[in-house]
Amino acid sequence: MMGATKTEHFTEQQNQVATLAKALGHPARIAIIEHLLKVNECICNDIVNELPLAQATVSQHLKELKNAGIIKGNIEGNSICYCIDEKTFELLNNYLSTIIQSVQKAKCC
Amino acid sequence: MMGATKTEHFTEQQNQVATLAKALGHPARIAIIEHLLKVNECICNDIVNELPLAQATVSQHLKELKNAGIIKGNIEGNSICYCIDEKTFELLNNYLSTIIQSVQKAKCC
DNA sequence: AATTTAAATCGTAATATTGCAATATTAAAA
DNA sequence: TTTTAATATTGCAATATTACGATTTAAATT
Repeated sequence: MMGATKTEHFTEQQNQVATLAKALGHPARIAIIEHLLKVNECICNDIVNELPLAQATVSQHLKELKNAGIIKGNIEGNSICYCIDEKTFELLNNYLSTIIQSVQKAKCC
Repeated sequence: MMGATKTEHFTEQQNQVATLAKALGHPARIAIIEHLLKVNECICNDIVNELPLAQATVSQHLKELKNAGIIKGNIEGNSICYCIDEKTFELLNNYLSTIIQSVQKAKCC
């Protein structure tokens, strides 16, 4: 195992934050989040029509966001209703806010 | 060009946010940020001693954080002093805060 | 029952990331 | 000036990600 991330050497929190950040680390996934915000109640095939990506690709991106806990999906008939999971988002935001506060007090070289 | 991210289809802001998130999307880089916070004034070989990674690997992670604008490095003799760039961090935090506010108002399916 | 619609999964090619040993670079120290 | 110290770069192997066509799954519609 050479090119794999050595997650076992880092704390659970470090891995958690990294996982969340990584899930947001693609413009398509940011665009998905922004679309979900815009339409409020979440549609799914909409995202495929909105983005310049194939259905399979969008589905894959949704899966990653879901795995990270950033969005949730509810089955509604033959379609799936996706929406943002506030709790997870807040977690990341709180973490970053804490860092910001520490940084602002710090002197830099 | 098949497996490459189609950045040209997304807005500048979407790409910017994604780039920042991506840079934070590895536990080693989160650990580096946390160490920089702890020691305030930044040392560099310290990070190599702190993390369970080879010098070359740490150097690479530092480069990525620097490229994303998350940290800056100042030459000081034969060593380089790294520290967090507050401005960039704030950018990401502000973006996420805006999203949080929208989400909290939203009803979910 | 056959068709349509929505979404996931599979297979695969292209590309990117991770990690490290070895080497290079550069400045301080001896 | 040789040695040491700090860091970057190169080259490479292992692994992960991105993207998409084709296929599958499952529910709704005809």
